[in-house]
Amino acid sequence: MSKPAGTRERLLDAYEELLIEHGERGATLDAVAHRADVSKGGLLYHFGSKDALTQGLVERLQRLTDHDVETMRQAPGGPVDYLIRTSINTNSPLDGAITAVARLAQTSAPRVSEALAEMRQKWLDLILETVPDAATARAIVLISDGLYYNSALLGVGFDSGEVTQADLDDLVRVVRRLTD
Amino acid sequence: MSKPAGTRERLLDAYEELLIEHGERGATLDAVAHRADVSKGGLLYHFGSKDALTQGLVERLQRLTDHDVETMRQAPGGPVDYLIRTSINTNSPLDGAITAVARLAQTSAPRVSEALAEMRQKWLDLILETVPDAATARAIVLISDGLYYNSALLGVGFDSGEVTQADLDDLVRVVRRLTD
DNA sequence: GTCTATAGATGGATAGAC
DNA sequence: GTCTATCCATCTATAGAC
Repeated sequence: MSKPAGTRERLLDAYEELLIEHGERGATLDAVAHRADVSKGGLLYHFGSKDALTQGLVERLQRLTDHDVETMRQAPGGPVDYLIRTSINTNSPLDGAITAVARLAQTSAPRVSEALAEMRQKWLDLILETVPDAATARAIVLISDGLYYNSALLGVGFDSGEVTQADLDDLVRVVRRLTD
Repeated sequence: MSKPAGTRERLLDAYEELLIEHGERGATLDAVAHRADVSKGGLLYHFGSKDALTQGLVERLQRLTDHDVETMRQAPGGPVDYLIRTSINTNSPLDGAITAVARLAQTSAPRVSEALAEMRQKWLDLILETVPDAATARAIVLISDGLYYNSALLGVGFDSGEVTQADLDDLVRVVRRLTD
């Protein structure tokens, strides 16, 4: 919390960016160290193995998720509105962490998939406070999932272009038909 | 179409399975050849490079998608119902191809992401024939996306268990509120 | 059409100097 | 806390026998 950036955080940033830009395969220790302007030896001083680096990223995701859920709980338009509107990749720290971790969720490490599942569950729990009908709440979170995956994982919006603010307005209106 | 399985198809099956089970990193040429009971040299006779192998899988996905869209068009309960109910990973050939290709969509090759986007677009086009309101149609396809990604990519259903038939029934009811 | 052998590059990780 | 040097495994791809 004291130093300007901290090598540790810079390494996590680099790992995250490389995962997003080039996928799991491109996020090698060499590449991460190079992007963070550290040697491989330097990297391995902070994170003793690639697994440890991944673990560091998962913990970052959990931290950011908890913060996001608090923001969502107090959102002016309510949690549903907030969830839908923030399900587009806006290059926020949380978006970056989600995208990066999602790309790791496919190798094997169950711990990683679990972290994403926990994140989803926290959102669903909060939506259920506003929308008591479970099936409706699930449908809403599924729409959020769909937006997120298309945007963050495939880099694809609605038709093939970007998702505009007007698109989101339309979508929020549709969702409101479910909750009213 | 003549031979019992054909080495080519067996190689694509092996590649697909390894991608699903172990992600991009585990799907090496060695592993694919071994699972298909062929030597690496044998593999590279049929597919001259790893890119060619990936291309083969993408073409399989396109073939299966076209077939699925035809089935969906003639589905008894209508396309919307069919789309939602088949958005769960049922280990069908199409599900396998989607899951495998989705795991490749993150490395870089834009061709791969495009194939997934095209698939989505074909579904959306068909839904639009039944549900003229674009925003509603999009919301429906997003729910399908959400189901699919959670199920196929994360191996996660609703809460953390499987998605049951009753869950799907509930969800179809919610979606019908949008279309009626 | 399928095999073995091998080249050449790159991966994660360790050892030890500074 | 950071670096260089190095080890060993594994990756894609090629060459050439059968």
